[in-house]
Amino acid sequence: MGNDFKSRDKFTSIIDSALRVFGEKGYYNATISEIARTAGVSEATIYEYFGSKEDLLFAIPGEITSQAVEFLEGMAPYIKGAENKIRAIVYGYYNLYKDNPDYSSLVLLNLKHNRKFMEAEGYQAVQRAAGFLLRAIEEGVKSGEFRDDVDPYLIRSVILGTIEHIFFRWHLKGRKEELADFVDALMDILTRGIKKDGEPRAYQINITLPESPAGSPP
Amino acid sequence: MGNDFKSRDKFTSIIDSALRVFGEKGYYNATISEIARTAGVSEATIYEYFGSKEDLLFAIPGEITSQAVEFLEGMAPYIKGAENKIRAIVYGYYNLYKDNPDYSSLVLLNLKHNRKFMEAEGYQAVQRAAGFLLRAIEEGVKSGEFRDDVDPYLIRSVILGTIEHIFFRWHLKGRKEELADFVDALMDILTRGIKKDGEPRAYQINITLPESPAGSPP
Amino acid sequence: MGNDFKSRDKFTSIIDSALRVFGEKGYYNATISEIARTAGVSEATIYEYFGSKEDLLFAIPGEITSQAVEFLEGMAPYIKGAENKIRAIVYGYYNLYKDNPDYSSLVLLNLKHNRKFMEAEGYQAVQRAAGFLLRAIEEGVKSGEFRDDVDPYLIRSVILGTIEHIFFRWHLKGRKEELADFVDALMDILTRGIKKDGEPRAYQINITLPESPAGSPP
Amino acid sequence: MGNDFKSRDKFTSIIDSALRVFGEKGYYNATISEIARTAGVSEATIYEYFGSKEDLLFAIPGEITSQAVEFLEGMAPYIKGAENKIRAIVYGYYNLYKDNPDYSSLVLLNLKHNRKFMEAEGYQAVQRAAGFLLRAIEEGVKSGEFRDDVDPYLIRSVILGTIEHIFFRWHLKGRKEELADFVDALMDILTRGIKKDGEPRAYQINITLPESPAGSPP
DNA sequence: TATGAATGAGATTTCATTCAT
DNA sequence: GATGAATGAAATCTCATTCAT
Repeated sequence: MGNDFKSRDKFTSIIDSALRVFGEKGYYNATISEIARTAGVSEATIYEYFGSKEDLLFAIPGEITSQAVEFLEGMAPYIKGAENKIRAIVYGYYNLYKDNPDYSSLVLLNLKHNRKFMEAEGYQAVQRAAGFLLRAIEEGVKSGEFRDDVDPYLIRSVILGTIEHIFFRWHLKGRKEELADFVDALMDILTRGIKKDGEPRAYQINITLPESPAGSPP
Repeated sequence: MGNDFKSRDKFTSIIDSALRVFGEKGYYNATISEIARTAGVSEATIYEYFGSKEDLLFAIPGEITSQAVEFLEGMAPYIKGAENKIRAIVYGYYNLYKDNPDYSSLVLLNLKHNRKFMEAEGYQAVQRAAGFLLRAIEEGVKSGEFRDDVDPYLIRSVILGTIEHIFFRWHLKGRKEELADFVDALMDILTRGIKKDGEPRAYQINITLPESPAGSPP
Repeated sequence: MGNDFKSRDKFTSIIDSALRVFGEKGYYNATISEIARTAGVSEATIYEYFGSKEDLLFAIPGEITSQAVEFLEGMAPYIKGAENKIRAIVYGYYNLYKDNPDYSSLVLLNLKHNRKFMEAEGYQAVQRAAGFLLRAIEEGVKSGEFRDDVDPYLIRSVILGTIEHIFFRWHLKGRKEELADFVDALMDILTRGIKKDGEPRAYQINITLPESPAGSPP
Repeated sequence: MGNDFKSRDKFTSIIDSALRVFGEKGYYNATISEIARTAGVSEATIYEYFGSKEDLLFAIPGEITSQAVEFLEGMAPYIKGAENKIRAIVYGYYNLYKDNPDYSSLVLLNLKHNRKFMEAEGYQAVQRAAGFLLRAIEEGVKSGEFRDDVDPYLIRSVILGTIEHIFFRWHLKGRKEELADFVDALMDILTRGIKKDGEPRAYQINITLPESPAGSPP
């Protein structure tokens, strides 16, 4: 059992190091040797835990994304309204990417471009998150919160594309500038863009009526 | 002259082959050997034209993007209104990426993630296109077409992010499905999202007044 | 420990093979591949032990020269007189070069002409030997054993130049002829050339005088 | 004829450039391409004049050394005495090497170590110079100017070795320091070292005679 | 004669991966 | 389970050299 514990330690340590090294140098420029050194184990040990360099890469998101998705899914029932749900999800991505820069670097710069990753296990978690977002949008359309002619897939692309694009540039530019909190601004644009027009928006309309009797329109 | 012609041929042929092979396999999994074979020249010949594998990669976008950007910039003065300009640019990207799938694959899956590319010459063209888009958005804000509180950088991220995300998925999924023309839908959402509310939109407002005398609101 | 032993073995074996192959073919015409074959290891293994082909080259003299220099330096205090010290050093070079023909070939035909070698670690040993010789000469001048107007640097050049020239030709001619022991003859010329003239040179002259009538000369 | 003239020009220009480039970078690190660029001709043209890179290397000394040797040989009959002849030759080397640093760099750092050079034509001139020096020494022995037991080959090695060693170091150290005129000092040492003792030097000879009848040395 | 263009033939070097201990 | 040591398998890149024009 002490062994198990140690093993778990080593497993985690390798994943962590891989995350860091892959995140910094990119998959192809990272070497097993450096990951091993960072993790404080031998190269051979890595192969005890992971079948190949690619396996190691693919094993990373499983852990992290799963947690994030579970959190969101657990919270979902308590959030009312599609807009709020979407906002929560966007914040979920935002925080996940911001708080784990190595992770977002890895996902955005390495994993997403790997066709094989789409067949790997870790991809499931990513998919689940995306599916979750899609359903929230669809719900909004169905409930009448959003316009009927809105294409949920497009909306999802707008959301994910925007998030990824912003983080992407942040990474490419070396994470030097502070990352602005763009979530509310994005949600604002999006909401205006897809919400039903007829909605009881608070338009300020002033009508001045002549003094005579009394008639008050609603 | 015949010679010049041949040289140009070879140059183009190498670029084309590189575009294809890089696009298919990715930069790291592509080999000079395969590019040479595809182009029908020897490996050494490639090094006569390009200093290194990376140089070859970076040389690709210069040609194609430049053309597209020039076209757009030439057309700009004839387009009135920020919205129309943006729409033209988005269509520019859409057509460029759609008509040159190997190119978009290369840019989206390989080049954009390369930090060194940001220092290469070919990056200029990409930058120019992005700058052009940004200015169109800013123009819309200044002219009052868009709301004042709109952040042009965010809008640009929304636009580029969405486009890239959609093409990205298209490539990752093997370009099997026909790519929908999402431009108008995207523009619709975006326009609603950022246009000034006060604009002469045709709101249907019914006001029922009591019959009596005559009252005219100012 | 068994491992250590093996490692040491391999290290030595690579150095030996490199010495032989470099010595025979010269640095540029030697290939890592041949050295690996000679050493009975793979090419990659060589790179486990040495960072580059040049590193391997530079690693060779460190071992051998160091030993020789240490031997000489250890012996120095027991030798009286500058002339004797110099003679010992010359013999040191002579024996080193003669007993390790591959080594002398390497040093004289390859290493000495390499400007980078002057910055490498192995060069220190060579330097130490040369410095040791210089000091012996200077001592001779200071003690009055040699003439005052003698330039120690020139003398050193005469000594090293002569030794190197002779071995040089020996190697270039394919080491076919037996190498004569030129040390005493060289020392003789040199001594006559730089010793103080008035010195009470110890000529051993035996004169046998006939006691009286009949004497038998040898 | 105009053509011949041009050809000669090109030939010379190539040799000159080769001398410079080989001298600076060494044979193996020099490229035909750079020599061609320096000479202002195409690479292919070099192959019109010289069969291979090595041929070009070997063609260089023929020109220069021949001139020097002819000059010396022409002057020889007018110089009286072996010592003076030797001094003239040493000065010949000294000036040749000093005034043509690229040439001496080439000869000392590249050519001398090339076994094949010994079979090339250009080697003849070098040989002739060396033979000339040897004969001068032998003449000194025969004429009684030098001691009988002097080995002319060793003396030649001392002379050439010293000269080469000094120039060698000068080149390796980047020719930064001014090169001292070591010729007279070398000749002084050498002369003292090999001249006949019978000269009016003051030797102190002590002879101890046995006082009594019979003494037998061991 | 002169050369621009092309290439054959390697050489060094890098790593992911394996295996005996 | 852990690892030090070894290597197979390539990949990039370099140049001397050739040849059609």
